[in-house]
Amino acid sequence: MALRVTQKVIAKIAGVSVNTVSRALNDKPDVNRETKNKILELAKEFRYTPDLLAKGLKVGETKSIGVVLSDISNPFFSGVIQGIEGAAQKKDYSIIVCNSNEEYEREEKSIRLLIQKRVDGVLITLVGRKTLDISYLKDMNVPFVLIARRIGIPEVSYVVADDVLGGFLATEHLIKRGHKKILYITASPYVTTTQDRLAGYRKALSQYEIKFDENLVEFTNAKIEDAYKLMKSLLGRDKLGFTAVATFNDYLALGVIKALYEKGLKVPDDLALVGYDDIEFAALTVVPLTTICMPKYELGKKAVEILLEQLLEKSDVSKPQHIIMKPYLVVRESS
Amino acid sequence: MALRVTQKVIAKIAGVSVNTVSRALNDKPDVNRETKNKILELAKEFRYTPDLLAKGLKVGETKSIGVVLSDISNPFFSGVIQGIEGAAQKKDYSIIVCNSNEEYEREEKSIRLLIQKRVDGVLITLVGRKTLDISYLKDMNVPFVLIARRIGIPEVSYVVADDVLGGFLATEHLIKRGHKKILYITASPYVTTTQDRLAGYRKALSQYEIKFDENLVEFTNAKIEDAYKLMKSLLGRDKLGFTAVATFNDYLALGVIKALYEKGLKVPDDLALVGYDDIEFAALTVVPLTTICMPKYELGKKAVEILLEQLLEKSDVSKPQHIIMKPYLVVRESS
DNA sequence: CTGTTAGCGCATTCAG
DNA sequence: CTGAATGCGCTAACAG
Repeated sequence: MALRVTQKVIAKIAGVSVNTVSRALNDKPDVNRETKNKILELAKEFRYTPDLLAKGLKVGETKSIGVVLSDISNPFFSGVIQGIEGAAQKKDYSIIVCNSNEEYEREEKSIRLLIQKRVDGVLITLVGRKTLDISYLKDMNVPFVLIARRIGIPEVSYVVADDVLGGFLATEHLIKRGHKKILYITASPYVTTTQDRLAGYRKALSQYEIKFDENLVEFTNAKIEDAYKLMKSLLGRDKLGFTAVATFNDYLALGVIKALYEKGLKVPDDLALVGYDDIEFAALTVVPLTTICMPKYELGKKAVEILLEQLLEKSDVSKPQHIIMKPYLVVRESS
Repeated sequence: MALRVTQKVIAKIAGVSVNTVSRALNDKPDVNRETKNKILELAKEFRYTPDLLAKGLKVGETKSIGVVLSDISNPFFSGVIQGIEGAAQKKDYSIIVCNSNEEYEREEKSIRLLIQKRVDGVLITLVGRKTLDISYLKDMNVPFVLIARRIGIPEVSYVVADDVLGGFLATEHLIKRGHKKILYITASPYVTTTQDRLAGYRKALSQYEIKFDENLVEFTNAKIEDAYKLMKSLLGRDKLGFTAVATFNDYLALGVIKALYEKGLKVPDDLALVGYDDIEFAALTVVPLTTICMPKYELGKKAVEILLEQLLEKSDVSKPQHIIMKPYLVVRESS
């Protein structure tokens, strides 16, 4: 057990009541200059530090926000976390981080735990599939905002990027480079990011009057290894005849590169490639990656700001905020 | 405010006292089968969920552990976090993550805040320079364990990797490749990781009877850009004549590569290179990186295990644990 | 200006 | 087997 100095201790030494100590410490009015100074001094001497647990119980706020991320190890989310942590710390909030690992069960469990810990609000990148946990958050009246991935429920705040635009930009770039048969490797179909980026892909095709071919769309997990295996098997039976590849994220693009180089194929000469996210390493891979830059840090930062806004407005009828940030194309050497 | 169902509510409906509810819910003895079932049912129906804040205040434990990391954005620490989160979640602990950003002030502030939030224990990768905050943790009797970086204070538990060995392996590898003039680019001299790796470098030199030349050691920040700039200026005035470079981490190695490629120099032909950490991307850079593999995930996991051990042992005289993990060489193409 | 009282939600004595 | 009383540390309403 920690050795904590409480207000009671200070009160006893100062010969005043606990209440007075509390008031002095919290800079409330109606407390004598001298007694206040005395208390402040004692507090410093004994290194008094408030028990935020007790305070939280009393006041009804913990100054903590819960963060449920779908994949901690992905550098995209590292960027998001960084944005969240920075913005939160600036406002004296701390963050409780949970990793759902793209599993709904863990997401739900995390949310329940966070509510039990009485976080003031929650930030989530949804796994998708089910949204029972979101309803639970609403029922419990815990403010929350979605990050990166939207959802079909009204009155829910979110901070996302325009993924249709991103998918469009990536595809259009390849089209302008002269490609017509473009393989699109995407991930879990349960989240809006994949859906929207795919929609952007189709939009670009249609705008440039290229017929959509569903055989050119491949689903896989969002890990390097998965794209690597997929690409390897695809290269085995290359009757599809694609000349370019667009991927759901940079991870997948890296897997593609790996598979290609093993076969002795070069990017962009043998196959043009564009990734998504613009993680820090995209510029430093075997062949620097052309990709779509996502405002990772800003996404996290903005989400915190909106959440805190909702917390401060006492009005329960705060209308939901929908922030949509713009991604942009970063041309490097892979296409 | 959240709409929470408390024991009081359940008690009223069930027509029993709060106490009985508490006992039933916590599976304590001395409570009638029927009343217990009734209470359990009501709890489920009204989705009762315990208030961990109140419980924590009463019981004296929050089931939360604080984590203070020196650089969230670095993939090395992402790996560590992942290990921490996984191990913690498994034991029903949650983690409050703080980023000190290699600044002592933020580290200290974070620790103070964590103590106020009454975390059960703390995990830290020290920034170095000062250790007042560590003393504070000891004074407050809050269990903690250091990760990755040691410290010169006795009775402190830590989980680190053998950095002398790692530095040695990296250097020896280059020596065996025929290099005698090896540039060593390192980082903040305030932490044991840099000190030890440098010691390993010197140890390898001396073992292979190569004279240590302090002009071949360069200090910089541990970011890609810093190594890039440093290398660029070094290449401008290359009277040092080194034929190989070892770096403090993979980030720095990437910066080196970037500078070299801009000058039209090739790795490993013009300059051999070995990094450190084996971050996920080390295998996928312009030239796949030879590096030292650090057990990132295991470091975090083990640290949690030790911390939890200390928490469970009620004995205040738990002796400090010193875990030293073995890094190993991963040979790829950069040397 | 200050002390008393009360209560946040829970678990733990101690009586009955 | 169960209820009443107590207190974790803190703040807020109300008296004085």
